[in-house]
Amino acid sequence: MESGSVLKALAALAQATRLEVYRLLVAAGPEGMSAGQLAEKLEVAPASLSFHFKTLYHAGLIESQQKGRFIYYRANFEVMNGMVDYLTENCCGGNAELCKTPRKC
Amino acid sequence: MESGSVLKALAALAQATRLEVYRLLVAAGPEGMSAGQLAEKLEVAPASLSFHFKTLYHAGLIESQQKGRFIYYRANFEVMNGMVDYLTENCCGGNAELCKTPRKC
DNA sequence: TTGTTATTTTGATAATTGTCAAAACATCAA
DNA sequence: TTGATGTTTTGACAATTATCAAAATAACAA
Repeated sequence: MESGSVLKALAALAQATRLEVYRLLVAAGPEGMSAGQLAEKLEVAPASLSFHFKTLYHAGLIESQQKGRFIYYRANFEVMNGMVDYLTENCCGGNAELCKTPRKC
Repeated sequence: MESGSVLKALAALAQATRLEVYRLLVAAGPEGMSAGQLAEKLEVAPASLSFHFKTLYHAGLIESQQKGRFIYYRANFEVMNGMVDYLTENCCGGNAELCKTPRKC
């Protein structure tokens, strides 16, 4: 993953409302949640959420699918994983044995 | 880690200059680099870097140590790891077997 | 002390961002 | 078609941010 994409993903998540949206979608799983469900749960104006969806979408962090009148959003883990890889690259200056935080998704 | 700290860390890294600073410090290891070395390497005015150091520092992502007239900065991995944990929490909706990206450090 | 070097603070400016009401658009049902 | 519902776009406003020159602060050397 290149620096520009990582920056976009970080910027997208570096905002309270969007971070909550993303976490709700992560928790919701593959089914996702509709725009309206998210707006109600977060108590944010639909117009504001729409604005944030765009940011998350352009960063590749979420995907959308139309279902009748509803639009369902779901998280896409790939970009987040790429972002994490980028951040942890060279972690501990290459001395992996210094790192005590093994992680599995 | 709580949402407020995660947001601060994300916001701190969501900026080109600061992301580069952080990655240089990650690569530099425990010795770190002086403010001047970073300013030269990144071709950014010292005043601008100073501004960014503050942001990274208040997010807990870097630490500083005075050495004579120089100030050495180094990365602190704890906050980044906490941030990653927060983002990957509930990843795959609890179905860990869906995740193919084991990660270490 | 005086001068030099390394860094930070201040102050000003331009650009970006988050918010929501109102209007527009899209989908369905009758 | 008409009306109702779900979502997005538009437009306006306030707040935040990134930048750097100039001035201030801090540490050393002579």
